[in-house]
Amino acid sequence: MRKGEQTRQDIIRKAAPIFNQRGYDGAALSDLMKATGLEKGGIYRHFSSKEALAAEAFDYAWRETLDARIHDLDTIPNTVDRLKQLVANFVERRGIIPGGCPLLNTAVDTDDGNSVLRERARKALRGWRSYLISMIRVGIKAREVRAKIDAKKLATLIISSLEGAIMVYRLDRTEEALRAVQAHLDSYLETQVRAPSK
Amino acid sequence: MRKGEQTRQDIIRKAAPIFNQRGYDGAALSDLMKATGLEKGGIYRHFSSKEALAAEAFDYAWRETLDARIHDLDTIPNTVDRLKQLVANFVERRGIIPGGCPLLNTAVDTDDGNSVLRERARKALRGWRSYLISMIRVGIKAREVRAKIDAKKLATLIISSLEGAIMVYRLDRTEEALRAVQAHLDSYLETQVRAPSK
DNA sequence: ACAACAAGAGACCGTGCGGTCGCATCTAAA
DNA sequence: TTTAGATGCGACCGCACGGTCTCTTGTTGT
Repeated sequence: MRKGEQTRQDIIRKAAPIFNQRGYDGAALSDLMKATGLEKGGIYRHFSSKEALAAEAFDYAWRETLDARIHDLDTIPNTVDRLKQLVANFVERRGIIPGGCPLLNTAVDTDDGNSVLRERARKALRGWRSYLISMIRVGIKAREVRAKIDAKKLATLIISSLEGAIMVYRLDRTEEALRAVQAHLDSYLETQVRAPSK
Repeated sequence: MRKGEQTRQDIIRKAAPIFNQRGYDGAALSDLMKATGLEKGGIYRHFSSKEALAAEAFDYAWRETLDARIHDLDTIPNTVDRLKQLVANFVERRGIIPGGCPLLNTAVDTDDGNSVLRERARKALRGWRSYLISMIRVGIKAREVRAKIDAKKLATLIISSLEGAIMVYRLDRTEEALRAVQAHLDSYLETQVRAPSK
């Protein structure tokens, strides 16, 4: 009973990069077999279908990715500094799971059909957005962030521009877009978001 | 001889949304057959492979998309106003080709393999970026845009944040991200990019 | 040590894929 | 109106896919 659970987690860990790199359709069972070192039957013992495995693999990939992005953030006292560090984490700690951002990939990959996987991606986006929003609201309450800042809009702006930069980065293999967006967000956070010191 | 060429263009036109919605692997020949009303042989008469058709379909889709985004821009005299209109076009005239932005879709879709299609996407990104850069540089020369603005960085910022917003829009089906990014870019263009009137 | 059962192997299945090709039909220049 | 070449049809091919199932092997509690 314990061996099985460990194998199961192993499959998820090994499958996640495959799905993230090749997409759901592009990730063949033969690829997953090679990556895990298991035969077909060994995989299907633990998952009812490819879709079920893909869903768990996405959850795992997103958990790892989000962890990297919010890593050590709670040690930073000021909210604006925390936001800046989050942006920096995003730019520097990308690629925890090979193949780029799982959220971006899965969002595009499941734009038609595949409701199961799509719902996971939706949930991931909502979670990330909520995390940012509440962080910003805490900042507003603490008078570190200007009161007129709309937490929802700022969270959405940060997510959108970072994800867009990842797409460009992935396509032209240059860090330019990531750096440009980071610089812009930093300056915006500093000059328009941070509450003026009294 | 003329009939053939017309059919060929027809296939491209009808195939473009299929590839854009389902991706390269996801677009089965049977889908293309249904969409075009042709049998397999009728399609392969005009294209040497599925990949060759996909490449032409992408070029078509991108041309249409870019056209919509830069539509009527040359009638606007001021560069900053032109940039703002470009952003507005992006937000409002999306969906010329069903399935979202072909550049975003193809970039993610071809992140592994498919070098032919990927090169088309790269070229599209370079072209769009160049278009924006030269537009901004014209603005700098005309003293409509502040001299200290880095044309490359601004172009990259606009592209990244708009494409990221499209991704979010596609995933959660809300215009929130598009509006948030538009509002932010507008305000940034107005306050930080537009040259102060003398 | 052994029994009971969990875990994994791998042959097998039906399906739908991209691609080919010989043939029928349509088009259009003369 | 003829006719040669352009156009389209659709049966056919081999292959790789996701998934199933039976049987062997490994694990673990007693």
